[in-house]
Amino acid sequence: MILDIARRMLVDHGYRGLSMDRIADATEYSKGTIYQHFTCKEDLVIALSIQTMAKREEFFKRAAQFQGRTRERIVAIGVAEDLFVRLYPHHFRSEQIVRMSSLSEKTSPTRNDALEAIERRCLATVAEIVGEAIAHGEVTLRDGMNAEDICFTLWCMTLGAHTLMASEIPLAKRGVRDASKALRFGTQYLLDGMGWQPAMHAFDIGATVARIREEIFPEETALAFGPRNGEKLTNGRRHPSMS
Amino acid sequence: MILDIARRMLVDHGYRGLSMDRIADATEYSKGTIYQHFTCKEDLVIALSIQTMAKREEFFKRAAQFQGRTRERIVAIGVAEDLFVRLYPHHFRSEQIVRMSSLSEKTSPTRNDALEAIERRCLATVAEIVGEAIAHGEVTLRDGMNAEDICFTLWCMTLGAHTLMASEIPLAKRGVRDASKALRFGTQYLLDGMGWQPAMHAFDIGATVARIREEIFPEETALAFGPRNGEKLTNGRRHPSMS
DNA sequence: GGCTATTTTAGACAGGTCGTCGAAAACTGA
DNA sequence: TCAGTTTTCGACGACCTGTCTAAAATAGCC
Repeated sequence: MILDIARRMLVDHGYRGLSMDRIADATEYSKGTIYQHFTCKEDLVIALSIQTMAKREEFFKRAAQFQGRTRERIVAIGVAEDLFVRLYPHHFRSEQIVRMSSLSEKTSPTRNDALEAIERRCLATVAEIVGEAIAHGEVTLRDGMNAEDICFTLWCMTLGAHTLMASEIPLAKRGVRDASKALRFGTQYLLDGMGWQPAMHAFDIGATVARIREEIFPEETALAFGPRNGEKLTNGRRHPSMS
Repeated sequence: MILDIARRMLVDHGYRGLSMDRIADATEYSKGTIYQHFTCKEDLVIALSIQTMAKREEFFKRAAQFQGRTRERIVAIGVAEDLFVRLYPHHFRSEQIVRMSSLSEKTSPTRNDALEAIERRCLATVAEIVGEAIAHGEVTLRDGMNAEDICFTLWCMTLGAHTLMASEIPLAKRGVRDASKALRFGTQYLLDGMGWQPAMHAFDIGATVARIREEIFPEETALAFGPRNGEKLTNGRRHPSMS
């Protein structure tokens, strides 16, 4: 309950507007009580992060189970992350705060470890798909890169994209009309560049995304885009010229 | 002078250790004087960001002038960013603070605009290379992407990578031994994936990087890696099998 | 019910920070 | 020497985090 109120406060008034006094006020408890649950303000923010990261982990785990080729399952992870960001837009703010003042002396190690563990499991979920792809010969390691390095590049791309999208930089005014689309294709280019089979133009990504949304994230898709599954996927070609 | 002291304070003691009182103390001025130069604490941090961003702009402009094919010039931008991050490691911290509490009511619009302008010029520098590559036919736009979208994907990748590297996440323990290397190759994969000529294996990237460092950033390279230009570039193959 | 022990809660308090403001000091120019 | 102007100063109010003791609520037992 405390976390729910704190989250709303963070979303509405930013980090500066998040004060322990005001939380105490809003929860009808007093400060002493709040501080019995959280060692400090950052600890509370970490607790918020843990909640959303747990959701992300769930999304990733579900996405990884999509029935399809490894490349499609990577796309599924992308869909999961996209939905996650849409449904929990405040997460990045919390994450930024955590990143900024973590290592922070006072935060309870228990929570810190918990957060780290979830993050690690998220990464492992992706690494597993990469490993499988390597085993199946759908991608081949080159240049001294390993599976984790591959994950890292994907991670960089999505993290960077969402950081920029969540920031106040007016991307549209910088000529980037549809950042989500750019991210989607950028990821595909990256996968193509590492030679991950099947190549981008060899399958219908739009159809795959639609299937993932229907089969794995029906409710989340409805929540994020409205019940009519409104977003139009501009995917270049919808009918692949090669099968 | 104020900024120099503030920067050192930020680097040494983090954002929490950066206090206006302590700055006043260290500068031998008083708080009132400090506040005549900066409207608030964030304004001061923005001023720090402007200084480093100006340096980044200079680096980018110089990199863009590298004599070579467009793809090599993109590599030059990568080298510039790499050196920039190495020489001004605190920049990301400031940037994060700015991002977090920007839009912030009180920061002087002058500085905000100045920072935005520099950032825009950095992006434009890259966009220009992309435009030239398109004009030369070294890369072809597909999937409804434009030059800015291409820049965006590159931006995402580097931003994400440096955010992760600057964070306290122990990448090495996550299996990412050399994040810089992973970023370097990830970028190449991305360029390959968009079909940017010449492809990665068709030229000696290591040699290009060495040339860029020698010709464009000799002093900066010495500062960042020591006078012996110590970093070994693990570039898969050093002697290209195809010319 | 009555009574004690334990847990939970409350909110005053100390320490610290940001940002303001009127007064003091320094400087300028004749 | 002196009036006008600019710069500097540091005390002050408001706020926020985190602590700590006293009061309230609860549980356990007869």
